[in-house]
Amino acid sequence: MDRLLEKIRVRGYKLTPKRIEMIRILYAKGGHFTPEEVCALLKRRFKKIGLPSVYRNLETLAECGVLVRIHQLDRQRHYAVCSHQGDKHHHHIVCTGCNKVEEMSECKVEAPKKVHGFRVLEHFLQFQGICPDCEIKK
Amino acid sequence: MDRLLEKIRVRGYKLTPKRIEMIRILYAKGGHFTPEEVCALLKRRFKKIGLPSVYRNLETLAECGVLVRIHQLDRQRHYAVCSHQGDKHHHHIVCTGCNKVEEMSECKVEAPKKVHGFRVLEHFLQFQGICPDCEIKK
DNA sequence: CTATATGCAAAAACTTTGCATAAGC
DNA sequence: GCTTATGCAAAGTTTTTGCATATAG
Repeated sequence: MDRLLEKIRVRGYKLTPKRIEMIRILYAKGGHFTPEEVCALLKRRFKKIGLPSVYRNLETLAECGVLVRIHQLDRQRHYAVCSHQGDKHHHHIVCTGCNKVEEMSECKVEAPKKVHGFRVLEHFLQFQGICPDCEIKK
Repeated sequence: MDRLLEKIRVRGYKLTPKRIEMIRILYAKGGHFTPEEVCALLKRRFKKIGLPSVYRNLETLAECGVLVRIHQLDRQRHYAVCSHQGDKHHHHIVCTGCNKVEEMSECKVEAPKKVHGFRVLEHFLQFQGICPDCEIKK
């Protein structure tokens, strides 16, 4: 958690109570959330909190590498905490039952240098699955 | 191309001129396009064509497996033709220069059965790169 | 002929912007 | 004290819905 806060400070962004709480909540819940959901969760602790701040902060924190955007098929944004050590390139697995997000230790994609003549620069990979807790509940 | 149209017929959807033209255009252009862009392209050939139809058809065609959604960082939807033989699981590479999309022959992700205790069900992978044409232009 | 598709208008959903005030460093 | 962050109101974008009419099979 402190490591995450450090990432923000390093970039010259301020450690405001709301930013800290956002991280704390997402970290504690362990899942991915839409701006709307994050805002609702924050309203429990702060009387005054608006969607614009939430949007801005989610974006800022993602830029700092504290959050990641999770791709879902709906039309909303989803963010989860990304607490991976040392900023190593890695991917995430998302539980289709409870939306829990776990970080995978390392990237095992054999990214070819060339595909169909394309020079490959990056890739995005995301896994979906059922987490142990949801497995039991079924 | 005929194979693509067959996929639509099989599911009981109608082969309307606009659907056919949408596929033809995306196929000919070879890239990914937003609903707005598709609509603009269709307007050249059809006087009356509205965004709602385009949205509906893009979704229908994606459901038929004729189009795929391409993930981009902006907030719009992007679709490309997916003409892969036999519906085999595969991934795409997108040119960051011209948005060209190519299908990769087969999926080489070693999808583990279990990750962090999660039972892995699916994965989504997308590559970004520079296509041969854009490589030359630079 | 019947079920699906379409155009258009309108609404809904989601996201961003502007600006005055507040607060972290 | 200076710069970044926030609240609120308002606007901007993107996407969906409803319904009457048109059209593919």
